Amino acid sequence: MNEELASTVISSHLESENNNLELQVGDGHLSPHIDDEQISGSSGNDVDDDNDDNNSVGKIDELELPDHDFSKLLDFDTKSDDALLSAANDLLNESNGAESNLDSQHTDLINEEDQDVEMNDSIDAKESTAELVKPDKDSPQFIINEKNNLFNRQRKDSLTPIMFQKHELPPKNFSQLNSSDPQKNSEDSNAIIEEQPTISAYARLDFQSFTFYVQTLHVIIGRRSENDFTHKVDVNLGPSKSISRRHAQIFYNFGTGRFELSVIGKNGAFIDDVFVERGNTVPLRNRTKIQIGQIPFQFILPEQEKDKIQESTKPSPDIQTQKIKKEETKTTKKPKKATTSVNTTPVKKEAKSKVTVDKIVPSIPETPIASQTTSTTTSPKKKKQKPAAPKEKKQPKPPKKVYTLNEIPLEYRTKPTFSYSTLLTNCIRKFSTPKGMSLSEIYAGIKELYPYYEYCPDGWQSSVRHNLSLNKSFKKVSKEGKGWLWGLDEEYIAEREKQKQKQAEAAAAKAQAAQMKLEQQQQQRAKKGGDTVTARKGTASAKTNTNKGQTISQTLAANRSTDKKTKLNDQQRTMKYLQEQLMILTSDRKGLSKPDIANILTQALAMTINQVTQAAKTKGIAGNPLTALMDKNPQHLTLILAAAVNAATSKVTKGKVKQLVTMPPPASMTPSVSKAKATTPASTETASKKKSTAASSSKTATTKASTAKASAAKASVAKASATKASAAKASAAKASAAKASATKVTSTKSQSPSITKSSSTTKTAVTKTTDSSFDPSSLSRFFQPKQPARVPTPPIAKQVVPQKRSLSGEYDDATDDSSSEDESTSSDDDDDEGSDKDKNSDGSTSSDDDDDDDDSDNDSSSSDSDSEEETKEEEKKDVVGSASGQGDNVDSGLKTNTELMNSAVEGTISKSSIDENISEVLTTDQTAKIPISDDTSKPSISDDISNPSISDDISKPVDAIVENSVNVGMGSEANADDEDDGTNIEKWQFDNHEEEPTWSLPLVTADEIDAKLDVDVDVDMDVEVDEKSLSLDDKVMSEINDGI
DNA sequence: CTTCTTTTAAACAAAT
DNA sequence: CATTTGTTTAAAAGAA
Ligand SMILES: [Mg+2]
Repeated sequence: MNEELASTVISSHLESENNNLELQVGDGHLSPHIDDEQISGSSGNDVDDDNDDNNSVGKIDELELPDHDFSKLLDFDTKSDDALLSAANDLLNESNGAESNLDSQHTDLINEEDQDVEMNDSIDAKESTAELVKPDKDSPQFIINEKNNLFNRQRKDSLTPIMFQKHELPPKNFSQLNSSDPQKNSEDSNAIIEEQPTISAYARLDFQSFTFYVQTLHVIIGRRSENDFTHKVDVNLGPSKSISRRHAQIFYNFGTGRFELSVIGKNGAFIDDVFVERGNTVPLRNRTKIQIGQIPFQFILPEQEKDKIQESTKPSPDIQTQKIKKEETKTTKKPKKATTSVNTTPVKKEAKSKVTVDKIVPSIPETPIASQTTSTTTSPKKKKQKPAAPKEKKQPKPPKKVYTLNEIPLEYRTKPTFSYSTLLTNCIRKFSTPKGMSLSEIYAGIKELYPYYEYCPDGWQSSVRHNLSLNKSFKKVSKEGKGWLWGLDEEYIAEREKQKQKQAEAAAAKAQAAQMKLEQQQQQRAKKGGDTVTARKGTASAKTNTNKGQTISQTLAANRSTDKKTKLNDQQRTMKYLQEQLMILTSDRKGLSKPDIANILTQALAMTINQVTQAAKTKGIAGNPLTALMDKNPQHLTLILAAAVNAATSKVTKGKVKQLVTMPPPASMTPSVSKAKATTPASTETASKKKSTAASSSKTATTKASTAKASAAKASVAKASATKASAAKASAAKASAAKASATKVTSTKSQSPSITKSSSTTKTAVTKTTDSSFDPSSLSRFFQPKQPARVPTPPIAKQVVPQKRSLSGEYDDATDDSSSEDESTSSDDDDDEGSDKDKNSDGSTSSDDDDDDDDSDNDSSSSDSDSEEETKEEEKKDVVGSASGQGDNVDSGLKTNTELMNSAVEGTISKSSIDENISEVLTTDQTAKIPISDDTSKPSISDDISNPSISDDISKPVDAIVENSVNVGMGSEANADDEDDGTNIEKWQFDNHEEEPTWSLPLVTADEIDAKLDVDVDVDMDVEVDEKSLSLDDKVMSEINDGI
C-alpha cells in the first residue's frame, strides 16, 4: 500500500525536479503572492506545489556544487551513501543512523529518504501548506503551533541529486519501499542525476555525508525511522531518539527577508555553537552552523563563493550569533520593510543589489575572525561557548557537544594506539587508590591521560566497560554506592605476562629453527642448481614467503634480518602514516589546485623527513627517527607535519596562503609527554551523582579520611598536573584545546579522578564548576574511534591508522568463558557476605575494609547456576597457546606514556645503525612524492605490496621503491569514479576511510625533491621549523635520549 | 583462508 | 522514570 503511494510520489517528485531544473531561471524576488499560491495551492501533489512555489519565487540560484569549497562538509566517498541508504531504509541497526551518516561522506541519499517520507505524507500535505507560508507568522510560536498539526505539511524539497556518481540507486531502498516498480524509480533518479548539472535552490544544508537542497520555503527537520509512517520530514536525521520527530524547521520569513530556523525539538539545538532552546527562532546566515542531536550541518546560501573561500576557510563566523540568542529570535517579528525582503536569498543579481542587510540584526560586524583563522591559531576563541547557553537550569538534558575538527587541538585528533586494556591499566595505575576507581573516575582518568577521548563521541566508554568486565586483569575491589571500584589484578597480569613471554620465546626459537632448516634446504638446492627462480607467490606473511622459496640472496637477507624486515615494514608503515596524516591535515584545501597541493604535500613530506632526520642526527640518535617519533609520539609528528605543510604552502603559493593547516599554539603542544596533561575534563556526570545524601556523603568523607593516604597520593598527582596545566595556560594564552577548563581543571584536580563521591561539600562546589566549564558533548562526530558504521559495505575498507596496534595483547585470556572456573580456582577468597556487605558497605566501607576483600564478584551478578553446567572445558588457560607473537615485551606493564615511548624508542634504535637509518630515510625521501589526482592510476594491491623484496631493493631503482611506498599509502580502487575533483581527498581516520581516492602520481621526482630541499625548502624549513618543529624535535629528542 | 585478538554495539539486568 | 553501571553476545576489523 504505502509502497505504491510511495512509488507514485517519488516519480512525481522526480518529474517535478526535472521541472525545477528546467526552470532555473529564477525570477528573483519573492513575491508575496507566492503565499497565496502556497496556501491555496497544493491540491493534489504537493510536489507540484512546491515546484510552483519555487518557480514563482524564483529560485535564486543555481548552485553548482563547488565541492572543494566546502570540502570539509562534502567530500568523500561513496560508502557513506550506502550507509545513508541503509539507514534511511531501515537498518535500525545502524543505529544512530545519524552517526553513520555523518561519518560517511558524500552525496546524499537523503533525498530518497525524503521521498519516502513524503510519500507517506503526501496525503496530508495540503492543509499544512497553507499555514506554512503565511508570512505574517514569523513568530516562532506560530510555527510551533503548526507543528502540532504535524502531518500536514508537505512541502518538500527537492532532492537533489547531487552528484552522484557511483552509487547507483540503492536497490535496497527502492526495492523495499517500492516493491512495485523499482526500475522506474531508479531510472528516473538516474536520469535526473545525470541531467542536472546545476541545481536550483534557495539554499542548501551541508551535512557531512550529504547535501540537502532547500528548494521550498519551508523545511522540516526531524527524526523518522523507517517504519514510522506517522509523519514526514523533509530532512530525516535518522532514528536517534534525542532528535524529535519535528525538531526544527527552516522557513523563509518574508518579514525579515531571510531564512530562519525555529527549534521545536525538546532537546534544542546548537546554532553556531550556541545552544538554542526549544521554542526559539534564529535567523540563518550563510554558513550558519547547526547541530541537532549529534548531527552537525551548515546552512549555505547561494552566492558566489569562490572568492570567499580562500579567505575564509572557516565556516563559522559565529560569535555574533551567540549574542543573538533569544532576543534575536524576537527580531524576527520585527516589522521590517519589504525592501530588504530579498536579501536573504541572494539571487545572484538581485540579491546583491538589494541586500541591505538589516540593521535589525545587530550581529553583522563581526570581526573578521574568519580571515585570521589560520594565522592565529584559531582555536582559542572557539572553545565552545556552549557552556553558557546550554546550561539551562531546567531539566533539559544537556546535550552533548560534538566537536568540529577545528575545535579539536591537533594533538588530540588522533586516537591513541593503546588498546583499551592498556588504557585501563595505565589509568588505574596512575590514579587508583587502593580501594579502586569507580567507573566514572576511570572515564575521567582516561580523558585526562588521553585527551583524545575528551573530544570524541562516547562510544569508547562502552568499550571500557566491556573490558573491565571481560578482562580478568581488572577486578572489582570494593563497592561504592552504585557500582564497584575497580582495580588491577596484578597477579593475573603477571602470570599472563609470563606466559606470553614464554610463548614468545618459544615462537622465536621455533622460528629460528625453521629458518635454519630452510636455509639448509635452500643451500642444498642451490648446490644442485635447482634454484631457478620460483617466483614468489605472494603469500602475504612476510616471514613465510621470505623463507619459502626464494633466491639465495633473499634467503640470506631474510636470515640476517629479522631486523631488516621490520625496518622495512616500519618504513612503509611510517610513510603510510605520514601520507595519511598529511591528507588529514590538508583536508581543507582552501581552494588550492591539485598541482599546488601535490607540490605542497611533497615538499612538506620532504621537509618533515629532513627535519626529523637532521634533528636525530644532531642528537646522535640512531634508528629511523620518523618511525620512532610516530610510534612514540604521534602528536609531535603531527605538529611537525602541520608546520611543514604550512611552510610548504606559503612557499608554493608564494605567500598567498600562509596556513593550510591550523596550528595549535606552540606552547600548548609542548606538554611533556610524561606528565599528565593539563586538560581535565572529567567528571561531568558527577553532578548527577552528587545527589548523594548528606549522610552518605558524610560517610564517604570519613572514608576518605581513613583512606587519606591513597587519596593524598592521588591528589598530589592530580594537582601537579593541574598546576602545570594552569601554568601552561597562563603562559600561553593558547586557549586552544584547554579552553575553559582552567577553572575546571583546578577543580577537577582537587577532585582528581577518584574522588567523585567523597568530599561532600567540596564536591558540590567543585562539581558545579566542572559543569560550567566543560561540556563534553557536541559536534564531534567527525572523528571517532569507532569502526566504520556497520553498514554492509562490501569490500573496500582501508585501514586508517598505520600504526600497529600493540599486538602483544594484553587483554586477558579473554574469552575464557569458564569464568566460573577461574574464580573457583583462583579462589581468592571470596566473600560472600555480599548482600550484607553491600548494605553495610556504604557505612562499613567507609570505615575500614582495608584489605578485606578481594573478592571476586560472587554475590552480585554471579550466576553460579550457570557455572555448573559448563565444566571447565578446556582449561588450559594457563597454557594458552596462542603462539606467534613474538612480541617482545608487551607494554602492558608499562605505566606511563613516557615509559612506553622510551621503551619503544629503545627497541627501535638498538636495532639499526645510524648509517642505515639515514640511508633509509633518504630512500624514503625519494618516495616522498604524494600523488594527487583523482584518477586511478592504477590499483596497487596491498598484497603485492606487502612483501616487496626487501633485500634486493637496495639495488633496485628508485622507482620501484616509490611505487611500493605509494601503494602502501593510498588505497586504490579499480573503478574510480572520478567526478569530483576536489571533493574527495581525505577523510578523517575516524571515518575509516574505506576507499581512498586513488592518487596518481604526478609528482616530483626524487631529484626534484632533493633540489627543492637543497635550495628553497631548506631555508624555509629553517625559518618555520625552527620555532615549531625544531623545538618539538628537541623535546622529542631529549626524551629519546632519556630513554636511551 | 582460518584463527585469535580487539574494538564497537546492543540487549539486558540491577542499582540509584 | 531516566541514568549508570555491569554482563553478555555479536559482529566486524586486524594481525598472524
Ligand atoms: Mg574483569
